[in-house]
Amino acid sequence: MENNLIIYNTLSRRKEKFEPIKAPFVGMYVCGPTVYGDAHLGHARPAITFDLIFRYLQHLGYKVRYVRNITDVGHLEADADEGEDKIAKKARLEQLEPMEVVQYFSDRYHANMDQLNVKKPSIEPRASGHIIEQIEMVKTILEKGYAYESNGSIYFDVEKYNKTHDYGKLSGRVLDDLISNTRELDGQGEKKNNYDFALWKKAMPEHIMRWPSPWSNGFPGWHMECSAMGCKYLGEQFDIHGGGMDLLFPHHESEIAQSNIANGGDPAKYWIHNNMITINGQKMGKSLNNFITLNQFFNGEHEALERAYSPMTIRFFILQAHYRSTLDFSNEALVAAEKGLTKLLKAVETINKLKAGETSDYNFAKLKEKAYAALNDDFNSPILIAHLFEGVKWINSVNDGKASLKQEDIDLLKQLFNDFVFEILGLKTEKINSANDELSDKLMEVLSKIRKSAKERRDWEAADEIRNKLAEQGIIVLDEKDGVSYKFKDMIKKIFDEALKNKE
RNA sequence: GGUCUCGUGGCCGAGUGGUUAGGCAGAGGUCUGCAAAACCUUGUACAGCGGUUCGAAUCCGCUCGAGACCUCCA
Repeated sequence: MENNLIIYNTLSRRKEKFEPIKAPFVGMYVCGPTVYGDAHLGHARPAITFDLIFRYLQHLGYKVRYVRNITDVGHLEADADEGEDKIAKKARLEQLEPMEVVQYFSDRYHANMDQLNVKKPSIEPRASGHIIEQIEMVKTILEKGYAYESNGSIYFDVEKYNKTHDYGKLSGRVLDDLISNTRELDGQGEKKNNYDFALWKKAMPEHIMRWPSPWSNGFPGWHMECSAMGCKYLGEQFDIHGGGMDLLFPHHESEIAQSNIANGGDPAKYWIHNNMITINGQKMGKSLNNFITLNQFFNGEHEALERAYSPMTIRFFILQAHYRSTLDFSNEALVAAEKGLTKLLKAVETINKLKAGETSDYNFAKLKEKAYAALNDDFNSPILIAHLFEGVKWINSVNDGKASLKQEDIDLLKQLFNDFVFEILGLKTEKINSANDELSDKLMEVLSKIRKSAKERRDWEAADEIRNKLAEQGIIVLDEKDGVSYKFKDMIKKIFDEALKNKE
């Protein structure tokens, strides 16, 4: 399959031509969320980044199998006590079965993804459903002599691995540097070297989530799940492995090590990492406790938020920055994104109203080329959006009668915007007028008519009274060039509240 | 402390040896009974100091500042 797609590969630290292992098939694995809390803005970044990649690869004609896991086991608590599993901890605190916690937050995560118009991955495996595969992989690594048992736990022998392989090739680390820099963790005493990582952990008595294994009752280590599930669904080597930059080390580095021993090679050809979202210049994250959940964005209920922002505003905000740059959150930036998005979507609607002329003042074939070139250069969505705004300018000019386009160019334009705005960027028009509210539409129609005739009589008092009284009810009337429209104040919050109510 | 990244106009954010990024805000205008909205026009920025070059915001060095990873993290 022909393409000019260039991808920045973290592994080589340079942009490389994208050549799938087995075109037209593409396998892509992305590290998904650990479901012990609501998704926050940071979670939206990889979801949207890889959604864009998923959509674009499909648009190019690839048959993509996109695997994004749900982590519901195996992540240890760093601080304090005994290295308790995050989900188990949450379950204990809330007096719930761990799987209840997992189910609850998975559902909420999926609801958020739908709101953000993130396509479902092809497969969404859970770590807890793949304990057997993980145990098998640990066995293989043991058999090959690159892991050792210690007090019921199995650790990966990093030092031995590093003699024949390069532990640090992805993250750019040197093993010698790691020796002096690894912090003391639970179970450190069981390891040969403190940079060795666990493949299987024996469960302490207080652990509720545990499975039998040849070595102990316990649970798989931090990095096993992605290796095991990636291999199961995408094969020993697949095309793209993605995730947040914060997963580079030790998570992805260790995945590479495990796979090299178990399968004799790197798991993925291209490694793609999205950067972080910052708040006041600092990473937004659970550990820093400075995160804002997606639900909070949608209902505006967070002290850092001046008001609510719609899911598409969040999506557009994220797409306006390149995925490898940090992106700083602020109310001002979100308002800017919201307005820009409105302008773009409004222009898309305007295309349908354009009247064809005899000649064309603009060559949209060129714009199309530029749009593809932008995405082909490591999925540069901000550049793509800038080009689209060039198109917006022309759409408006033609609509104002200041420029002319032939019908074929209008058709091309329509196709172009449909492909890039909706299909690839995954944006959609959010209903501003209340969904399912036929009655208010009818009432508004009546009021609009009365107001219109008042205006025709030049009875400004009556016309203004209608407008003002409606404004008191939170309904904003707008006299537009070709008619009247109305919208609700706090519409985003209203839609969100309604959606929640319907779910319950 | 180690490894690495970044520093762009009021804000967000691309780009990168010589050509307009784009969006938002601001200013001016068009439209309009008024208001709002919408649309059009408008900005000449690249932390500081040196160096390389015909030419650097873009390459190199230093200084200052910010951040990430080294521990679960998107």
